[in-house]
Amino acid sequence: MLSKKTQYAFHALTYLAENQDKGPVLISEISQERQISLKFLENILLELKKAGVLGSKKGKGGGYYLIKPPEEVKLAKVIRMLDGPIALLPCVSLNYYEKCENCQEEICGLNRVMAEVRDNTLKVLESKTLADVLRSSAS
Amino acid sequence: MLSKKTQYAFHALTYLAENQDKGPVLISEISQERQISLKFLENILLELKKAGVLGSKKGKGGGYYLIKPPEEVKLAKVIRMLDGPIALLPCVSLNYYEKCENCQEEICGLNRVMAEVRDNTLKVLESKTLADVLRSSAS
DNA sequence: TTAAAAGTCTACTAAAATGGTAGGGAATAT
DNA sequence: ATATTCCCTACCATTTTAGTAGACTTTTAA
Repeated sequence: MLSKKTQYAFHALTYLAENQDKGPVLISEISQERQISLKFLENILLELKKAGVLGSKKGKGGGYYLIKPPEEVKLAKVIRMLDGPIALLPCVSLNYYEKCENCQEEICGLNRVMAEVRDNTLKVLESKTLADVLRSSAS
Repeated sequence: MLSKKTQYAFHALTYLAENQDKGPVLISEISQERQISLKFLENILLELKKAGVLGSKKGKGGGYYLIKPPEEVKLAKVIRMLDGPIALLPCVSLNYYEKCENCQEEICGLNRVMAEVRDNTLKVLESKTLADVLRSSAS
């Protein structure tokens, strides 16, 4: 399951995407509109900034804003930034690979199946972007 | 990511599947062969028994054994038993559904995408079984 | 009928992750 | 200069994870 942190990040990102025209948006505004603890949200937005997804401006008229168009922000990237690996096992993770201690990957059947799961998951998360998740895009 | 518990469960289950002919297998044997803490493994096997996947026999000559052929033990079931939901959001979980507090599902774009992820994941985990994961089945 | 062998059960614990809070500091606009 | 806003470090409570301890029950077989 996605952590609250990641869920909140998506809420914040969609809010920013839906209000791109307004320029920088206050953390406090996002916090109120999307019902997220202010201080927790501060941390999250900062992480997103450091990861290169958001920009910010200090002082009056400041706030956070998307640095790229929503179509270029892949869901997989957001999840990895905040929650880490998407794969179900360390030994099939593309971005956070770790060797299994007690299985040889070449003959490990679980490995093969979990790699298949990973591919099926990424098929969606690497192709869908913030733009696919906006409220206004409801079908 | 799958918890250690679930990973160990798969190790134990495959060991049992590969040694079905031997009758009941000792916890201690599985523990040694697959390098899993004995007491921790006890808990896991007990859960698997309560969930109807394993049978057990006490006393000399006792141990644990598969109650169904490996082909009938779906990977999704094992994961759900020990780790809970497979979906990335509570509001798209088939077996552990919970309503989102701050989103309306009909118009929530994230909801739609995560349901798609879930379906892609389950396509594998509901069709693959223990039999697909055995060492001897390596291609 | 007793002892050994095995699983069963309850309870506990340490460490890590999660979700969140506090408060001051730094940059910026007016 | 000062109010505004994000930035940063540190902390905290709760839950989850991974594992351990030890007594108890059931079964087998001498």
